[in-house]
Amino acid sequence: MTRITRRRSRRDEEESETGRRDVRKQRTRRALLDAALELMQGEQSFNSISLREVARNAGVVPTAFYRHFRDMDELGLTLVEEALRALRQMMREARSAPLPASSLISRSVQTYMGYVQANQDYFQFLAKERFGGSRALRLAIRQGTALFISELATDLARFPGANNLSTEELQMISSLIVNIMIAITEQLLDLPTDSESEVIWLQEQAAQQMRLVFLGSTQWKPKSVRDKQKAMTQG
Amino acid sequence: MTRITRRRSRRDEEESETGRRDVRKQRTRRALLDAALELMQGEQSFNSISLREVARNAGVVPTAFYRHFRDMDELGLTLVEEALRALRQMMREARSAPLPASSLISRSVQTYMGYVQANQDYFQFLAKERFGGSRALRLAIRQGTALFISELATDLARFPGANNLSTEELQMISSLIVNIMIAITEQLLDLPTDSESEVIWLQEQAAQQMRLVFLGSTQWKPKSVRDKQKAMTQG
DNA sequence: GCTTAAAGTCAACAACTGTACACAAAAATG
DNA sequence: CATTTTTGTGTACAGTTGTTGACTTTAAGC
Repeated sequence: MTRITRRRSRRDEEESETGRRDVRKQRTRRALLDAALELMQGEQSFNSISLREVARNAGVVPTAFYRHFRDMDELGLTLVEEALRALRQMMREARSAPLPASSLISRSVQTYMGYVQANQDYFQFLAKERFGGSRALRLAIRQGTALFISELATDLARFPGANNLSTEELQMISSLIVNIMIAITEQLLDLPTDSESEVIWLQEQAAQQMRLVFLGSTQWKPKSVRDKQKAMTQG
Repeated sequence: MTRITRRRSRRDEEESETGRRDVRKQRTRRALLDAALELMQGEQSFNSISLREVARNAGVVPTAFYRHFRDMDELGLTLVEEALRALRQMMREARSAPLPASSLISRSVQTYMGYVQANQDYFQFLAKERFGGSRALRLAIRQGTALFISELATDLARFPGANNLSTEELQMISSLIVNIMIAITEQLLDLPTDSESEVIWLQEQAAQQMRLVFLGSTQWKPKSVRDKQKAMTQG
């Protein structure tokens, strides 16, 4: 006698099957989104997971999916939106409670990495789809990071010592810093869990690289100046 | 009356269906690899393309696939190997014919980007699977880039002005430079074809960022020195 | 030249996919 | 209360997938 045990689904974890209509809807919508995120924690990439898989993992019949999203692409875009919104919020908080000037860099790196670990699933998704995904997803993510870079640039502009840097140069520098953060994020996500020492090593690595960048910025001479110097030494 | 026109396949492009056994085998093996690469030029990621798709695109019946690879994973690993081998070769050539010291950076960036454009398919594959792929693929790619970083570090060590930098610091710096290259590669691959001005902009951006890094390196004080300075100003 | 082993073909399978449609339950609305 | 709308279920269908086993063809080895 074979007893069929239904897979414990995301929706079952919540208490009730009923309730006001909109909250009910929101609940399974969330279940679908979370199911997709969870499926991507493994080896799968977004366009290799199926609508049916998501529905199954969310504890819902496949056709119910269509009550919430037109297709998987729409769900994907929603995930990007959510992930980027979370990132923006982190930045806003960081701005409102500025760190002490001493060891500013390593502290920032530390808090950022903590945030990444706390939101592993979202960042896993972003990292994978930043290049693997459809053109639409890539574009959305790229737009988000571009915004991120710009905001960082305006923050940097307020620093003492950034006076003689043009807007373009500030953008160049902050894109470099964001590069560092992305690289660190990706390495962090690929670490086996509970490898504390590696995390610390990553922190140091990132902090050093940023220090190096800031050191370079203080010495930076805009192109116009360099050209003048060249002309003088030649003449 | 419907006329079935067989899709013009990769193998059909070659002239003959016969020949010595091993060359014949090599030919369809290549066809399979190329077919996979071609399929990845679009929106697909590696684990979203099917064995049958690859076989079809290679002009071969699905079961013939198994004469060459155990499964798709094995084909994937082969592609990584090939891509990394190509990269290593480029580096070797670059080393054997060193560039003039003047405008060394921008020239290096230029040749590298040319190389990426010439081997679009491989780099597209690497970029996508660097995070999207299976653990095995990711590991292989990561190992390759690690090697790349190390080689770059030993090259940097030969530069004048790198005397007071430790091995770890050189590694840190070259990983930063590789970060820049990776970021540039990804942006380059996502550009619409024949957008020459954007390519030039990317070149400038990368060159500037590297210049900044080198500027920073010249000013870099190892941690031990910084600690001593701190102690002196405090005491 | 006959045999053997390799490279590729063909047909078939069970499993899975996205989606369409008719239906059930239950909350919202009157 | 009765009616309508919304949310989720069940069934069904046509396509695609990975893999099997038995076959043809053809180069290699004796």
